Amino acid sequence: MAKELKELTPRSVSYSQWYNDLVIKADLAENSAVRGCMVIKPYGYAIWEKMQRYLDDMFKETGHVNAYFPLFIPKSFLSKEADHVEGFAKECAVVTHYRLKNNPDGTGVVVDPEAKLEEELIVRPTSETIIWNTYKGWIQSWRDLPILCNQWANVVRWEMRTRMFLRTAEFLWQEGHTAHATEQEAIDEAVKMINVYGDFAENYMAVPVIKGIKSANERFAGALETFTIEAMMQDGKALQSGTSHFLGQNFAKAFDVTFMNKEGRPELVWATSWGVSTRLMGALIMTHSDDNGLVLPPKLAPIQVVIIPIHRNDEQLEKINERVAEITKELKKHGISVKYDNGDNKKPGWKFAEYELKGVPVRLVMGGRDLENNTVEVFRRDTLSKETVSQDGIADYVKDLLDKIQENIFKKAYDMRETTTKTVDTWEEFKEKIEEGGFILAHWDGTPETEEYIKEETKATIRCIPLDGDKTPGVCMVTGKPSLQRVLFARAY
RNA sequence: CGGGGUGUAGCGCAGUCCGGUUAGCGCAUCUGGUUUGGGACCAGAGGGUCCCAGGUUCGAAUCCUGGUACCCCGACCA
Repeated sequence: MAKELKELTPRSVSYSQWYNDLVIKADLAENSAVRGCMVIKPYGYAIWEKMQRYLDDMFKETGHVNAYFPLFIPKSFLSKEADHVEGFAKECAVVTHYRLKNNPDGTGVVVDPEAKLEEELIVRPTSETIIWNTYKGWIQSWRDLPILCNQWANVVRWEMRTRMFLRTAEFLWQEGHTAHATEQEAIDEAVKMINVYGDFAENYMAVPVIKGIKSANERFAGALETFTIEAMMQDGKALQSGTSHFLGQNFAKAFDVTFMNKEGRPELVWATSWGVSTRLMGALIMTHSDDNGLVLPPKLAPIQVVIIPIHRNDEQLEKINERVAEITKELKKHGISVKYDNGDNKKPGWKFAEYELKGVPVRLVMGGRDLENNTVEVFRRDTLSKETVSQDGIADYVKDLLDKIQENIFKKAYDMRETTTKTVDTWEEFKEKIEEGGFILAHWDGTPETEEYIKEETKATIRCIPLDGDKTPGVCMVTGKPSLQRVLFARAY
């Protein structure tokens, strides 16, 4: 009965309902008063902060630096690159005025028609244009290159329909924007960064991803090549989790950015951009969670270990407190983040359920029995199993267990993806298998028309042309024309 | 922009079809006590412009008209 409040909708009912429920009940985020926008709550933000920190370290290690560019982009900037503007025009928030005034009829404030901007400002949907306008002033000679900047920022894309973390009108992300002297260097950069993303997804988030190249239809507006990492969610839909674009000289042309090469001749600069967003939070949730709530990989869990006392009286609690303090100290020495919850306003059972819902990887329980026997009960979130172990060497034990959990949830997600990935050769089989969810590897003739046809018939899109794996040529399942390699299909978020 | 649904206590909901006591339930909150190895129990208390406006009526949460907000499904979407 008391369970009703926090009980999650079972995943069997509706995946999207379950997802929404989980995000709210695990205290990650909630919908805000502004349509399509989301409030990220402290617990959710703590996870994002950890992601940010690891990613930022990885960017620094690969030679990048952080900078910040304006939120507003003059409308004229956005229209300089034709494909780019076409890709974003339909979802831009536009600032037209700079002042309000009291409504003459006394009912609050109205936009002051006198304060109309000469040129409208676009709230950035992405920053290529403002950044390349800026880079123009930074680049004269080959000695100024490369520029390897990253920005942590918010962007706005006025989507008609939104879902927390997966698609919101405003979201947080990082966007790297680099400028290079040669085409090859820019391509190498784009590839390097998709590898950084892949590394982060798999080794920190424990989310297995497939790296590949986007088809022309799915390519970033203004890019020559888009690299992507694609993940598979538990409901059989794919999630694009990060992209890295080789932009060629498109933005250099649009913003007239040239440099003097070593031979003293002017040349257009080569560009890349790459980004991941709070959408990664969605990937994290939808990859690992179960009906008890969130399951967090130890590397990203704000609390890695929670300790809960079970006591009959204050005197016993005192003893437990003392013992736990020692254990906590030892765990912290091992770099493990610990929370000791000895509040007496909630019963142990309530706490168990609560920390499971929040995805805390390991729970230690100490009661009277453990005090006597020098033991502690260890519970792991990923398998929901518990065992009683000695307090001696507990920190080493827990550290090892956290590593095991990190590995195990990756393996679980990997196995799930592998068992739901199918290889098909005929169009009939494709239409049948796509209903089951998961990835499908099939041959495609490489034309946008065929891709469009497949999308219309099945709602499946080409997630990517995988970089690794089988490169055996074949024939397109729809048209029978030749195909260089199998490509990855799925229905996607 | 189309199709459907909802708006009642801090949260989640019942009541609306078929108008009629003092608008009810669970959770949360407060008080007191007993508890604590998987979401405790008992006793008591507080908390409401029933989304807004207008109409019908002796009487409206309930019926009618208009508005509004939110949610879901489509369309849209790196």
